[in-house]
Amino acid sequence: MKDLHIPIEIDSELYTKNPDSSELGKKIISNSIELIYELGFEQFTFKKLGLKTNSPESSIYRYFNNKHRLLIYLTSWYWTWMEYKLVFATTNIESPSERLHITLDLLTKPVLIDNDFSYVNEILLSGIIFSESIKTYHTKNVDEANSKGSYTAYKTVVNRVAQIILEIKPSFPYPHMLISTVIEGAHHQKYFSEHLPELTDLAEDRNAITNFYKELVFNFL
Amino acid sequence: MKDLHIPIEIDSELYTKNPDSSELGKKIISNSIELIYELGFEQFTFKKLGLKTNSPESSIYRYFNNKHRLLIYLTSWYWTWMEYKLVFATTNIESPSERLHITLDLLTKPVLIDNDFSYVNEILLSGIIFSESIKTYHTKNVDEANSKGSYTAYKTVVNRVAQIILEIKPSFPYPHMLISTVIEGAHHQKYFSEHLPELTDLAEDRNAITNFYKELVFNFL
DNA sequence: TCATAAACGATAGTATTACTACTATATTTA
DNA sequence: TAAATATAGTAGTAATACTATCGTTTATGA
Repeated sequence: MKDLHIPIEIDSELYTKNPDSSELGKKIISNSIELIYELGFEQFTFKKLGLKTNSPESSIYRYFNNKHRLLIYLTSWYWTWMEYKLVFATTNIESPSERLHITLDLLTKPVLIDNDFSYVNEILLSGIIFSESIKTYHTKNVDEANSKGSYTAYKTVVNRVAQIILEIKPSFPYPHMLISTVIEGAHHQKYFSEHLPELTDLAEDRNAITNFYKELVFNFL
Repeated sequence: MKDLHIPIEIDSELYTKNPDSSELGKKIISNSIELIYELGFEQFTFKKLGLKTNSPESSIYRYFNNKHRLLIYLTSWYWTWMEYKLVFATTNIESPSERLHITLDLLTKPVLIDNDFSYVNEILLSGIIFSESIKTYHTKNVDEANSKGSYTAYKTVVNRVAQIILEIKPSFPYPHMLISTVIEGAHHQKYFSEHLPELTDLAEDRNAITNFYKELVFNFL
């Protein structure tokens, strides 16, 4: 995986102009990741992004109609990339339960290593996903965004993991609920640990969140 | 509970002027609940609220500095009220496991009956909590809001339920994580069921979410 | 009952945000 | 070398999120 260059392709419905097709487009992506990470999504504006990239605001609008679309693009990129990681990390492993362990590690821990195979900083992007990705679907126009495929990459990942769960326990009635609960829960708990620790039980243990969700899942199966 | 009039008191840090102290204040609360329910929090503005209440925007600013503060007020009201409900519903019940069952019912199901003891429509408010309450803490100024006690009522509820869990299994290391996962998870799954059903496993069963989280919890304990 | 404060209405104004439109120029590429 | 394509640059608009000021009514308590 480390030395593999994987081209991440994003559905053309999710941008106005493909940012991967030009220099400015790539600068928009890499700078937006830094800026959203730094400011949070609310404070992030195309004007500020324009200043950072030394390009006028209007040029950015040629790639994305608005900042919400850009966030959807980034999350789609992340989940597409995450699916590759999951496939590579679990391929050739016989035991479904071991595959589930590996998967839960990948899904519940923020990324710490940037594989550096593109203009995307995966560490910062992972941070954005953990703290901002709910904002992609918690919006008035979820349904329209959904019909355009905005959440397809995420659903694909959830579905893939649900299949592993069904391998372990074919009669299990809630595979999708369980895995979406774990993913969203891990994001929440990470956020809580930093801002509202009373809602968690985290000692110094770096892996507490992962351990918690692994126990939760395997106890349920 | 039905005929009991409980005065819900909200910490004075959470408003500029107490909406419970005047007619306009009460109108602001009841109208804002209707309007946020109807429009979603993003589309909701003080200008629109002013039109609905037949009061100028500036009068609303006397009660709340901005719409985010108003949302925090509403969620605090909800969790304070929910705590009363939990206490009344579980008092005098010997078995901690039965108390936990009752509690999980209350926490994972949207409110369907408005007890009508105040100017607050609890059905609509519950809807707002399920779909908008994450926005109270997913913001750049969480830490400042937290220091002002914006999330105290929520934490109190989580803590109360955590105590029930510890009665059942005193050695359980994750009581707060488990209960905050359940509350946020139930909100999410409700939202998913309406907008992104591929992330859930809901048949026609009205109680699927509640059943799922009850099984999840009791399997873990 | 009279002074005073509290509550609210009404109007105006500002900075920022989220765009849209249009023109000019530089660079590919066919 | 003409025509696309890509980007820069400028301007302008409507809505949002406030802030400020002033006048009138209503309540209250000394």
